[in-house]
Amino acid sequence: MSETFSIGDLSREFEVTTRTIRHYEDLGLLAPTRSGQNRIYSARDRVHLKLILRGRRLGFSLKEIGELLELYDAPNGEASQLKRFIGKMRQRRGTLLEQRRDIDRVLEELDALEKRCAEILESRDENAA
Amino acid sequence: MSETFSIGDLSREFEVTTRTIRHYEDLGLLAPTRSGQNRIYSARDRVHLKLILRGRRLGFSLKEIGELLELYDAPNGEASQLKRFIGKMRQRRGTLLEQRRDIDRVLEELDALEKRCAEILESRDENAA
DNA sequence: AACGTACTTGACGTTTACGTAAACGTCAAG
DNA sequence: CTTGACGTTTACGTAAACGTCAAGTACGTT
Repeated sequence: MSETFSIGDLSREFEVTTRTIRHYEDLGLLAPTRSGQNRIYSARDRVHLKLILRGRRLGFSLKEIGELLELYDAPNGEASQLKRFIGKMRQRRGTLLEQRRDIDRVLEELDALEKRCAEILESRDENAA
Repeated sequence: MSETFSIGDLSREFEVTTRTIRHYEDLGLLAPTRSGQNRIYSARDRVHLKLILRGRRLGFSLKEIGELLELYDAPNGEASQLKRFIGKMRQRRGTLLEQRRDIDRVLEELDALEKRCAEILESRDENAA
């Protein structure tokens, strides 16, 4: 067990530059251990990176992603903190559901557009025939 | 018919600054007519703005949104162009579906996190009782 | 010993997406 | 006739998210 990764490993696996990964560390989103000078990433760090990139694809800012990661690692605090966390998560869920509705709308529009295009192409075929 | 809007109207309706709306015009995403100097937005312009903001919520860059709007307005070009458009739309659909999967994953994780939090709270209640 | 490869830390540059301030035009109400 | 609300252009500022060198370290190989 206890697999570890170099920055180059993660860079290749997730197709991001090492600069990007270090940037995330600068912002406190990653905290690899060190072997001498070199960064050593645990499986947990790797999961964090995966979550960061997923969040990025969803349009979250790195700051927001940081908060999400806090949630992810959190269940340690006091009851009051935990309740606040739960509240935040509910909010997140809300925006995510909105976002999914947005996606569905755009998908519908793309379908409609494609049909319009297809019809135009067909009608031209008729004229050409 | 033929309802029109001022920049302030749209600004209030969609809760963005006028600066933002003008910025979109600078980038060619909106093209209102003028009454003297003043911008006059048609219902179609309003729809465009709505689409722009939706795209933004989904994490698209304004440049990408511009391409999407081209698609939206497009069905005018030649057959070859239309086919290219259809190809682009398929790509879009691909990334959107990916994005939806991302969202579902995050939602699942939020559920799991919330359960973990709830369990912790419960176990503490027991100890407190 | 020299070379290649992977890693390190700065530090300045760039792109995107606006914010913000200045300075001015226009029109209706008081 | 001034005040206020709304609009205009121009232009510099800024935060976020990296890109892009430069210069050095630390290895294993040849």
